[in-house]
Formats: sequence, C-alpha cells, structure tokens
Amino acid sequence: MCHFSRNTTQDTRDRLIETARQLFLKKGYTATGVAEILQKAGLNAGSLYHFFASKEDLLLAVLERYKELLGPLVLQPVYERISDSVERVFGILDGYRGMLLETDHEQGCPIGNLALELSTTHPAARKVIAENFTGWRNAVADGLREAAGRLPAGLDMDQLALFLLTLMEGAVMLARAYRSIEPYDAAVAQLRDYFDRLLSNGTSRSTPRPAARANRQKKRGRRNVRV
Amino acid sequence: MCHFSRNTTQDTRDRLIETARQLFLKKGYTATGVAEILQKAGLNAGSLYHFFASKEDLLLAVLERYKELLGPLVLQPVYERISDSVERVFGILDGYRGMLLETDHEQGCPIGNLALELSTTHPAARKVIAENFTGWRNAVADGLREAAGRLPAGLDMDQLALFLLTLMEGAVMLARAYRSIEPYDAAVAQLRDYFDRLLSNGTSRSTPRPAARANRQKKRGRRNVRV
DNA sequence: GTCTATAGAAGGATAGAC
DNA sequence: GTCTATCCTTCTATAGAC
Repeated sequence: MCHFSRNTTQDTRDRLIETARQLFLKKGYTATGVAEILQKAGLNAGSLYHFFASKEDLLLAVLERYKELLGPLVLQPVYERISDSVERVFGILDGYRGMLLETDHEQGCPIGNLALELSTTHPAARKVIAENFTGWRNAVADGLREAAGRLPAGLDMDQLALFLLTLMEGAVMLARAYRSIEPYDAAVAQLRDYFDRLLSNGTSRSTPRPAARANRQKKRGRRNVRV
Repeated sequence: MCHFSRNTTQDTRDRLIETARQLFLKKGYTATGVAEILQKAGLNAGSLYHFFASKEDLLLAVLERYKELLGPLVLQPVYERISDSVERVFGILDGYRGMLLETDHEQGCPIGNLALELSTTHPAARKVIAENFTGWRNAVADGLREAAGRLPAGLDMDQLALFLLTLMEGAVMLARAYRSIEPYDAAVAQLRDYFDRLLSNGTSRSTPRPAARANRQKKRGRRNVRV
C-alpha cells in the first residue's frame, strides 16, 4: 500500500495469505478460525486486522493468490515435463490426482473446494472463484489449440476445456467422498478414451498418437470402457 | 424408539429432519445454526436434543433421509413422464437443471453440496454421502441396462453411470459458481453428443433414436460440439 | 506494525420445571 | 416430550499500549 513499504510488511501479509490458503484448503473457510490462522502463522490478531478488514477480506486475497498461482503451480511444472499438447492436458489432470494421493484423498482442487461452500453465501468470493475457473479454462483451451491440427476440424476448444474442468471437479468431489482414487481414475480413463477417438478422427492424421498413453492408467479392469 | 410412540413423536422428529434438510441445502451444514433450525421448525432446543444427540447426529438423519428420497424425488417423477430408458437418464439430469433454475443457481445437488463441505472433517457424514452416491449410480446403471440392446456391446453400465454422476456434479458446481445455467447445459450437450455416438454404434440398430433430442438444448451456439 | 487483552455476538449443548 | 433459561465455548473483531 504505502510506497516505500519494508520487506517485513510484505512478508507478514504474505504469510497470512499463505497460511490461510493452506488452512482453507484443508478444512474449508468456515471451519477455519481466525485464531488458528494466527497461531500457525505465528502472528497476532492486530497484524491480521491491520492488513485485512475482515476474515472474508483475507479470503478474497487468498482467491486472488490462486489466480496468480495457476501458472507457476498448475501449468508450468507440467509444461516443463511434457511437450505434447494433448498429453499436457492429461498432465494437468495428473497434478490433481497427485494432490488427492498425497493428502489421502482429503484435498483435491482448492477452488472447487471453496466453490460449493461459498457460492451461495459469499457473493464477492463467488465472483473470484468464477474468475479462477475462467483462468483455468482459458489456459487449457490455449493448450488444446496447439493440438488443433490433430483434432477434428470445427471442434470448439473452449467447450472442450469447460468439459475437462467439469469432469475434473466432479471427479475430485467423488474421490474425496469415497476416499478413493478410483472415481478419479475412471473419469480420466473415460476422457482418455474420448481423446483417442477425437485423435483418430482428426483431419491431419500425420502426427502419430504419443505413446505416453498407458502411463497414468491404473491396473484396474477398466479396459472395457470402449465405444 | 419407544414401541408405542404417538403420532406427534414421529411428526416432531420428521419436522426437524425436513427443516434441517432444507436449511443444509440452502446454506450448507456449518453455516446453518441450530437456533435457525428450531425457529423455522417452530420447536425448541429440548425437542431437538431429545431426538438427536447432536447437530451432527441430525445431519446423519438428513443424509439417511436423502437415501430414501432418491426414488420418490429423483427417479419416479422422471420415470412416470418418460418411458425411453436413455431419455430417462437425460430426464434425471434435467431434474437437477430445474433445481438450479428454480433457485437462481443457488442449489444444485444436495449431496454434492455437503460432500465437499464435510468429506474431510466429518467422517460419519462422509460415509453416508458416499452411500448416497452409490445409490444414485446403481439406480442409473440399472436404467441404462434397460437400453443395453441399443448400446454398444461390452459397454460397462456401472462405469457409464459413474461418468454421468461425475459430470453432473461438476456441472452443478460450475453452474453455481458462475450463477449461470450455461456450464450445466454445455455438459449435458456434450453428453448428448456422446450418447448419440454410442447409439449409432449400437449392435441392434433396430430401435430408432427418440426424437426428444432437441428438447433440452438451449438456443446457444453450442451446435459445434461435434466429433 | 505488532502486541495483549477483551469486547460482544453467536455457536452448540444442558438442566430442570412442567 | 416439550418448554424456558442458561451455561460454556468459540468466533470475529476492536481498543489501546508499545
């Protein structure tokens, strides 16, 4: 805010946002108390209410932070590892899979988490949540456009990206509810099947389908999801 | 509980469950206060804690109630109106669509609502939520099996039902976050497209594709979601 | 800018009369 | 079984010293 702010100022603010982010992710917004945030951040109430007008204001900062984190946290790690534009999509989905596994199926998509909890009751948060979704959709649609040559002509990449987000969010929800990765893997398998068909119908068949195919498939008997 | 319970006993208990159900649906579990439930039900704290050990215990009763309501509330109204087994699936999806529209996109699937809010923090609730999902999946899979003749041989109906649930839950979440029916309609359109292809690949092509096709499509330019 | 202390409201749950 | 009254905790937010 002030023009010559010290380092520590930004540090404290950042620490609050980051701590709140982690707690909201793990327990949700309402279930996370301000006291808990302060304790974990090693700060006191005075600091929080110096930077933020309210707990909800802190939530908005967290959601803004997520918009900034889309690139560095969700996209870049995948894009560095994978160059094929279709496989990059599955790499992104694999990121959420890893998150589910690492947290024993307690955490999936941070935004989806907050979306259902707050959409009805917190209009300001709902707006930034929607912006996060839109950012994700646009990034994925851009990625898909790089594979446009291999995909059927006339395919709407924006619609396909929305479809991917819808499926991913639903799959994360079910994985958490069942405390099992199975519903998530089933959704990805369905999607893989869908893409296989898209690619075999593509106008320019020159580019061969990448071999990374079987990578992420589990050993389950899910092979019979054919069309 | 007691063997010769009066009518009013069951009435009070039911009223508590039903009132809590509506409030949990609209505002979520944590955001709904016990006092609010009591006020809306026209009862006092003594009554609630006579029948339920805690607020969470009441939640479990609500979730059990939802399991009983799957038939009468979700399936039967659709099955009475629609006889074609494939169209029945889309009829069920249309039910959730209607719920979104009626509530100005505030309410979608009651179970999905509670799933993300409580899966991490309330193990007992999570279990009954998963049971609700399983009930839905089984019912829809049974419905799909009636259309087995028209669908490709070897298609796994249980997997397909899971796919439908995943997509529906994701679509409801996005519709709520965007306060718009568009993401929901887009998901259903994608699904319709998917089924069209399934049906045209079916082993027994004798049964003609029902004409109800264009019914639920909005006037949006979503026709280009082809494959 | 950060601290301690605390206000003030709302939360879930209980006690005991009827 | 239902009522009223209330306990105790937790919550967000504020006041004022440093």
